[in-house]
Amino acid sequence: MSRLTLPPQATQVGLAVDVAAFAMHGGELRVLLVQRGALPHARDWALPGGFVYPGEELHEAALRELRTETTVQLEPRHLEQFYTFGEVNRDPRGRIVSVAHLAVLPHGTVHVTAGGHTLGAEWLSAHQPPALAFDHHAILDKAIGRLQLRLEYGNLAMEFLPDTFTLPELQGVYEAVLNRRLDKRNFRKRLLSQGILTPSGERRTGVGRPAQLYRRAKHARIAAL
Amino acid sequence: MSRLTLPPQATQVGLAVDVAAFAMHGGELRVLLVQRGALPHARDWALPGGFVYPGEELHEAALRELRTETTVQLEPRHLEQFYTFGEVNRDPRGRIVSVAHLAVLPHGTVHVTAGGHTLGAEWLSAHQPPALAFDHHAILDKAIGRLQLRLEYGNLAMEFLPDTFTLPELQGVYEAVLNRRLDKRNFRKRLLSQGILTPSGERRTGVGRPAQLYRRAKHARIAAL
DNA sequence: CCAAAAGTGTTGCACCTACACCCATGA
DNA sequence: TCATGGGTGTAGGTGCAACACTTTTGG
Repeated sequence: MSRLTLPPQATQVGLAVDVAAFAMHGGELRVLLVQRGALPHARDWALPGGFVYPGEELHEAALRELRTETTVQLEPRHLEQFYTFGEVNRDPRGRIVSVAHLAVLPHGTVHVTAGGHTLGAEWLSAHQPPALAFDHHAILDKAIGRLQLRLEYGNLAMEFLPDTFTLPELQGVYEAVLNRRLDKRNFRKRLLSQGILTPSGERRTGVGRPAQLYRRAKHARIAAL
Repeated sequence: MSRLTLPPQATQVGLAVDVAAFAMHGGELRVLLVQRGALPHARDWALPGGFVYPGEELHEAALRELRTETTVQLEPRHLEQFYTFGEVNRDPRGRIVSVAHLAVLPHGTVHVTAGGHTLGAEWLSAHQPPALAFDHHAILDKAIGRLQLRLEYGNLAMEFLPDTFTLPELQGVYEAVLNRRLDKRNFRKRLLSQGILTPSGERRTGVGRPAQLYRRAKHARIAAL
C-alpha cells in the first residue's frame, strides 16, 4: 500500500482520551477522579485522561492514563470506548477531541494515590460527584448511562467483584449502579436462571447466616451492544 | 477563561468524519456510497466522509460531507455519532481518527449524483455491500448494528418514510433493516399499542385494498440509549 | 434466645409468538 | 369475478413485579 501524506485540508487537532473508571466502595458506586495540577482548571477535579501518544492505540492510551495519573495497580476488567467529545470550545487550549472510555475495576482497587502530574486521586461518589473540569460532567453522565446499559443487557456487574462473591453482594452492585433498590427474590430468580453463575463453597460473614459463594460461569460473555 | 496553548505532548492527528447514511429503496435497505476519485483507494467504494474543518463541529462536518460528496438535498431525519475509529494504521496517509456517524434519510432522497471530488455516488445494498476502502466495512457493520438497536428501542423507522405512510410500508422498513420477516398481526398490535401513530385519511394504491395512512404522533421521540 | 442477614414461592399482568381467514378495491 | 394486498383475533408461553416468612449462624 502506497505511503502518502496528509492532504492540506486535514485539520490537525489534539487527540486525547478520558477515562471514567468505576469501582464499588462502601456499598456505593465510585468514580476515579484526579485533582488537576496544571492549568487550565488547576485544583479542580477531573476524570483521568490526557493526550494520546503518536503511534499509540486509543485503548492503550486509556490504560496508560489510568496507570500514570493515578496509582491503580490492577487491570480494568472492562474497558470500552463509549463516545467522542469534540465540541470546538470544550477546552480553552484549542481544539482537543477526547475519546471517552468506560472502565470497570474489581473490588480491592480502591487504594489510589496521586501519580504523574496530578495533586491527588480519589474514588468519589459517581452519583453525587463534585464540580468537574471541562465538560467532564457530561462525560460522566454518559458513562453512567452506558454502564447501566451494560449491567442490564450484559453481565458487567460481576466485574466489580472478586472472583468469588455472594448473591447479596452482586445485588449490591446492581443497586449501586442503577441507584435504586431491587427485590431480593426476583433478583435471585433472574440471575440464577441465566446460568452464568457457578456455586462453590460456603462463606461465613461476621454476622448472620452465611451466604453461598459463586463464581462466573465459563461462558457468560458481555453483550456487544 | 484564560487562553492557553496546546502542550507539547499533544499528539496532532487528522480529524475526520465518516457517514453511514441509510434510506429505503426498492424495498431494501440501502447505504449511500461514493466512488473515490483520489488516492488512496481511488475508484473504490467508500462511505462519504472527510476532514473536519477548523472551528467546525463534528455533526456539522458530517452534514457537510453528506451534501458535498454527494448531491443529497434533503436533511437527514436523524444524525448520530456512534463510534470513533482511531486505529493507528487504518489510513496509509498517517494517523487519521474518524468519528463515524449514522444518518437516516427519508424516502424520496434516492437520487444522488457525484459531487465534490468523487467519481460517483449510489445507494447500494446495505446488507450486501461491495468491497469498501479503508476500514469502512467495520464502520458499516457497526452502523447497521446501531440502526437496528434504534429501530427496536427507539422509533427510528418512521424517519425512513414520508410524512404519511401505511402500516405495511412501516413494516417493510423494519423487515429491511432487521433483515428478517415479521408477522403482520403482531407487528400491527405492537406498533398501534405504543400510541405513536395518528391515523389520517385513506389512500388508494394501484392494486388491492387501500391502506390506512398514519403520521407520527406529536410525542413519539427517539430513545437516547 | 436474640440479632442479623440469607434464603425461599406464588400470583397476576404484560408482552411476545404462532397461526388462517375475510375484506375492500381496481381491472 | 378474480387477483391483489389490507386488515383482523385467539391461545399458549415467558418474563417481570409485587409481596412476607423461615432458616442459619454468631454472640
